[in-house]
Amino acid sequence: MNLSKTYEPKEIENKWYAYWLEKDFFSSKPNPDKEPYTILIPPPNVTGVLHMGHMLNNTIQDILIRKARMEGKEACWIPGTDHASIATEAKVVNMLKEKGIAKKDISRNEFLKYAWEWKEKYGGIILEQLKKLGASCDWKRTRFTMEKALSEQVIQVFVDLYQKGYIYRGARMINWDPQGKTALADDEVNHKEVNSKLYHVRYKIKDSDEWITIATTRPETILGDTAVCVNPNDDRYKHLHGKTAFVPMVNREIPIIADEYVAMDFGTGCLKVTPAHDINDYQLGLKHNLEIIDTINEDGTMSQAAQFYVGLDRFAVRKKIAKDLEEMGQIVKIEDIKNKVGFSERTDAVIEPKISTQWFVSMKELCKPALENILNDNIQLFPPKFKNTYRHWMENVKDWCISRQLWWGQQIPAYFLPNGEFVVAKSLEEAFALAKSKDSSLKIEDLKQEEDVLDTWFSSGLWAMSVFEGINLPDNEDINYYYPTNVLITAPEILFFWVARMILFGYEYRQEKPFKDVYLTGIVRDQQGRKMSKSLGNSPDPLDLIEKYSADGVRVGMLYCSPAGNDLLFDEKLCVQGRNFCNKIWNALRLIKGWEIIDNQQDNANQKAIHWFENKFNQTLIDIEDHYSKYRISDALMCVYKLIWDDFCGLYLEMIKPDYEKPIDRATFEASLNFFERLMQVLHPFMPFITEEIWHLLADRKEKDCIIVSEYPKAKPFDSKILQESELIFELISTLRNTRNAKGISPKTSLDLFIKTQQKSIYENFGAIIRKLANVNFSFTNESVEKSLSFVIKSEEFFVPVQIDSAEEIGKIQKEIEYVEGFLVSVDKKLSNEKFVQNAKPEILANERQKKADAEGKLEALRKMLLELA
RNA sequence: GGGAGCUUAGCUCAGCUGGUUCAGAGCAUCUGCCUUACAAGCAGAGGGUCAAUGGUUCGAACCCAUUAGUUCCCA
Repeated sequence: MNLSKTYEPKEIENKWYAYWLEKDFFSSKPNPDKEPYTILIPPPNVTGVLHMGHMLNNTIQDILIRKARMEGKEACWIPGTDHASIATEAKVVNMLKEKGIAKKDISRNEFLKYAWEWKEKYGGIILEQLKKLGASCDWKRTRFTMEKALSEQVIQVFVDLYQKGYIYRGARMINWDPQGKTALADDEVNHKEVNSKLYHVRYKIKDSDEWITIATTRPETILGDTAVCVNPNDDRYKHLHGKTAFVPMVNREIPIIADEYVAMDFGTGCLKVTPAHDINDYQLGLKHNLEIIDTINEDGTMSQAAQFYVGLDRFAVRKKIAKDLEEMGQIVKIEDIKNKVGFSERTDAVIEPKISTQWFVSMKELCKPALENILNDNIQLFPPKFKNTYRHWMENVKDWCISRQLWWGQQIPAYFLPNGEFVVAKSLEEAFALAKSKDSSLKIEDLKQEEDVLDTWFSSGLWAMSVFEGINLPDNEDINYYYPTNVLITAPEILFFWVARMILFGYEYRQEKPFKDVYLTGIVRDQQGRKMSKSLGNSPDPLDLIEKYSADGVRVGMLYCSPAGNDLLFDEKLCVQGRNFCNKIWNALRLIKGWEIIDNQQDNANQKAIHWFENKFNQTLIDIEDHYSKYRISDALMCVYKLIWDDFCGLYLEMIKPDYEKPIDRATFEASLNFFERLMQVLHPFMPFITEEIWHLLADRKEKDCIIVSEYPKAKPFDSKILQESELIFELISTLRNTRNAKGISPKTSLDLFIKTQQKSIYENFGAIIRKLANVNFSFTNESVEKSLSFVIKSEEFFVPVQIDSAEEIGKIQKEIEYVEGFLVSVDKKLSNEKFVQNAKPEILANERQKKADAEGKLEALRKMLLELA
């Protein structure tokens, strides 16, 4: 076989992905004989393209699902996409604009036709890109949140929640996005600090020469003022309680009210109250029964009610009114301040608080099980630090505004009667039946369906059930088998948007959690710690990375730096490391495949090497398993990495490697192939492609004998004695190599080594390995060897007869003696401390005594050595 | 303004119930090697007041308190 000198991933990756698909290895169906292992993909937006966050997230999902599959579980990874109301609608509106079509000129149905076309064209991009990464999703189960079956379930849930009294319609102060022209839920608003101006404006008091000065950052809302408010404890304004003042320009007479809400030390201590355009003012308005004057239109321009500046944009008016008030002599001063302003998560427009009639879900009751089952660890968060945040949010939850003034999404199934009443039902026909019981003279055409659609999170909140049609067909085979799923892997940013809502819906509709574990990944950041985003342009294109470093290399590169829940600073160098790892593995294969095999007796050295590696392998496998069980995925990878690179390539292969152009015995060769196979299996979840390729190069395989469906190695008990002994040997080898380095002796020059020891058998057992890895000939001695370089490991003494600078050696040994003496003092201190001896656990005490004995042995050896040198 | 988290080597992070020779890993750096699998490699080395202060304890990177810096969430 002719293997290239470096690993060439491109064709190999394409080949194996196609092969896996062809053999249908990714697909799953309920199998009562197997334990299910299910992961739901967090459905990416149909508007998106693959970014680094997806890469990380989906790599982790693929690792877990591949491992479960190899462990003989019925592994099922459900892919799909999310319809993303606001973002998609914005894209479609823009696309139409480019075609010269305005949304307002076409019907809802026409618009939806364009939207579906757009979705068909671009909606699957991310899923296609995931295939390049190696994602082993069950593609036949691909779902979309707006497809028929899922939408039906959304509607069913809406009707049900309405009937149970959880959904209501009401006028509330909501977050209005004047650009998207829709209401937003509280958590879709980002608060950012911005530079603003604080305008001090004076209002004339009625029947007095006095003025009262208010401070505001939003002078354009003055036209909607319906009160001025002061703190009742503020002596400056006590005499004004109960009086009235005039709003500038519109000259409306408004009351001066007192409320402790007002901060005396902010601005002038005097607040203008605009109940229609500020959430706090709205609350004040309710309390003090104030008039509400809505002066701003849906698009952010001034309304007729404002009387001035009608039709002008709110920000233009802010500048203009400031100037006009100035000219009228009503501006006292203007300060620069910083304040927090809400921005739309989707469009980044400044949010306009607005009174509006919307649909809400009453959250208090629904949230109870969702909170409780996180607090009692029935559902576990990884890392658990997010429990606090989760709790805080759930305990202070507010009702959820679920209506959106958009067309792309599930239209709310509420139907209005001509008299303004409404009925809620799954279909027009059912609604009509309900409506007729209210008014028998109604005709079906009289009913008019609510225009608004539901918040996208309402449908994605059902994802864990709706993908299995668990709501409309609650007893079907899939939902009974796959639900609850095993683990959800997602970003902490959407813990509430999505995770909490899936949990609450899960308990409401199946009385059961949607998943057992939630693994929260970090946010991928660039080297400066900035979040990677399209607008900053600081994100590498994942597909370019794959092209450059291979999918395996990029997967590994991402994981090297991503402990659970911590943000990761991504660096392309990590992918280089991943690529280098591929190459290392590839070259190990080249080495083994290059050997000529001979049916000879296996020598001792090789037996020992095999025995050692077998034990090392099993020990590491247990560590790896432990890491997996705690979702320490990057730690698990690091273990595999070191097992392959350091232990297998660095030590094992060096131990058994025959001399140049010499053959290897068959038993050793076959043991090595077997190790290689098992290593590839353990590595497969992380690096699926190269491991599959090597699996097939190591042996002739039947059609379906692929690593992806092979049986994951099980850890066997290991012999810790041989591992301990080997540590001593490796330390010896390392010290000898170090000595060469320090003395500038070539590795090719063979050295003599004398060992003074009580346990000769260890060295005899590992003899051939020592000779090979350190290029020494060793023999035992009872006496110190003069004119030698000498050193101590544990209490064992070693002598290498080479030219030495005895002063230097004496210095070194003295330094070591000092260190061991210091150490001994600290151990003795503990052991002579009665309280320690009384309180410490027995094993710790025994340990300390062992430490003391070891140190004394070593010290004795070192002192003797010093004497002989002097 | 309220809450939560974080601070360990140049960088990114482990360090689990306070107790091994406990101060670790990977990367980066430095030194020496183009040794017949691999220079995308091999053999080595250096590098830290565990944010600061105080406390609890026989014993603290770990527990408690305070402070500083920093990040996130909520208003």
